[in-house]
Amino acid sequence: MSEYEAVLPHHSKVYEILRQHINEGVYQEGDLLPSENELSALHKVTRPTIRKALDRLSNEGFIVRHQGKGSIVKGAPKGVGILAMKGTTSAVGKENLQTRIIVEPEIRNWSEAFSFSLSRVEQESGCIYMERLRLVNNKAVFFDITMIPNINLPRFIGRNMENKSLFDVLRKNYRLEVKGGEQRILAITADERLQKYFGVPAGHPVVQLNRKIETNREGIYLYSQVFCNTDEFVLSGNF
Amino acid sequence: MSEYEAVLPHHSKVYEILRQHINEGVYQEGDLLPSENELSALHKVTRPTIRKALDRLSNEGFIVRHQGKGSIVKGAPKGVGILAMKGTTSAVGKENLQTRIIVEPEIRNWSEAFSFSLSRVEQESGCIYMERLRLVNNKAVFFDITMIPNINLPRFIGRNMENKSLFDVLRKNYRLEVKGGEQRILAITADERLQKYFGVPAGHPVVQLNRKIETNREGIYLYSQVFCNTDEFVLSGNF
DNA sequence: AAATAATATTTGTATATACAATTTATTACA
DNA sequence: TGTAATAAATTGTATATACAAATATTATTT
Repeated sequence: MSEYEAVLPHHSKVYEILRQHINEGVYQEGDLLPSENELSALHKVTRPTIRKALDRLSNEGFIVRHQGKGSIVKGAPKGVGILAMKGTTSAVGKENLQTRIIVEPEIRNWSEAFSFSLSRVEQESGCIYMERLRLVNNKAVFFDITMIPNINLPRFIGRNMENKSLFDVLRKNYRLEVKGGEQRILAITADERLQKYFGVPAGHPVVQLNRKIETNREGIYLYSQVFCNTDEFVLSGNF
Repeated sequence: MSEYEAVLPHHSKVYEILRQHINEGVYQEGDLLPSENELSALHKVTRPTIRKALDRLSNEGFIVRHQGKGSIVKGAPKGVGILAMKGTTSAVGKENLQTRIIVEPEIRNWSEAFSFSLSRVEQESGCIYMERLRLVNNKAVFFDITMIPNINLPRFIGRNMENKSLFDVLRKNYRLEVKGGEQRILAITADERLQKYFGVPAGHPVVQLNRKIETNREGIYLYSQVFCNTDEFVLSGNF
């Protein structure tokens, strides 16, 4: 276990732990979270620190707080945009989602950033490129191409990304958080590569998403292109 | 001035003041807000209280904070959801958008609400059904089917909807406001009807959106199905 | 004049404390 | 037993304080 771990402030650690516990079902929808005093004893921090973690969970919709009562778990939050804030995971649920790496993270020059324009700094620094195939119930549903500017992400190349959410890795290890972004949606027909991955015939319709994703770091954007076979699984999202 | 004024906590008051000042241009985009210490002196509260107000402004995108530097005003935040809160209009801009009514609003029984399930009340009350074609620069880009539960919308049938936003009509005439909702996206190939409307050959890929839209009235949802020809215009939205 | 170092400013994190407001649980009483 | 009063538990608000981390400013040196 010699992985690079960013030093998170206490309130972020507590947030991550509680968030994970909610996602894993340790606390289920409708459950009461331990009280703030219990949590502060448990994690050995003061109540204001706990409250900061709970504030964030509340803002993001994981919990709802009631004065005099407690914090009630609400399960995974509704996304702000469609299948955006949380990656494609939110669209189908974590259970049966498998990730297969087609192209391991590697450093490339940007050929282009899909339909988005790049800043000079981004172009000069090159990008980390990866391709992933997402399977639901062992059926290929998403094909992702992700491009991240090659700026200050130590040991990212070589990190095992299998079955891990890219956003989770970025948030936990590099404190890089998704803040919002822009996405463009269109319908195309499957090219040869997609026909192979999705096992569909020529002419099969596919949803394509080009996404430029803002982060909490000034000028750092993630770019991703997602192809979706919506035969059996539609893309669903709340707004 | 005999309006009812809720007793707001200090941090909310500060938030409201700063938000209003940003909206009114007292602080303009790019400006530095007064420092937290200055603000606490100004409003006669402590820094944690000021920080709570700034936390919220930051979360909502009004400001961006930089350690050691200050809080920079970012102007009003961006909209929520993709082409959702404001209908399809937001995706292309209002300028060149024309609407052609294919089926005038009429009362029908729900055959189905696309992929969404209906409540008993909704099913029993029937729905107002309409079909519209949206043209951008005289080229058909969207084909909408809209279904609204037939509940308390006097004189809606017969109302001229040409070149009017449905959401605007509902908000202004019936105080029915869109609050959020769910949408499902998939790719299909154009059937004969869409081939005719969009002027595309058989097998042409089309984006389909099924949307269930929440309103400010409990239990009242709008249902819409949108088909998009993304040949020349992609669906774009921020999140 | 330019580069460097030291200082000040500003936001970030964390603790400790106090009391208010709301809900829940307990107790007392009829 | 049922109801009302009381107490306890829990979140909300607010202050005061201290230091860390990042940036900006000023002073010093070369």
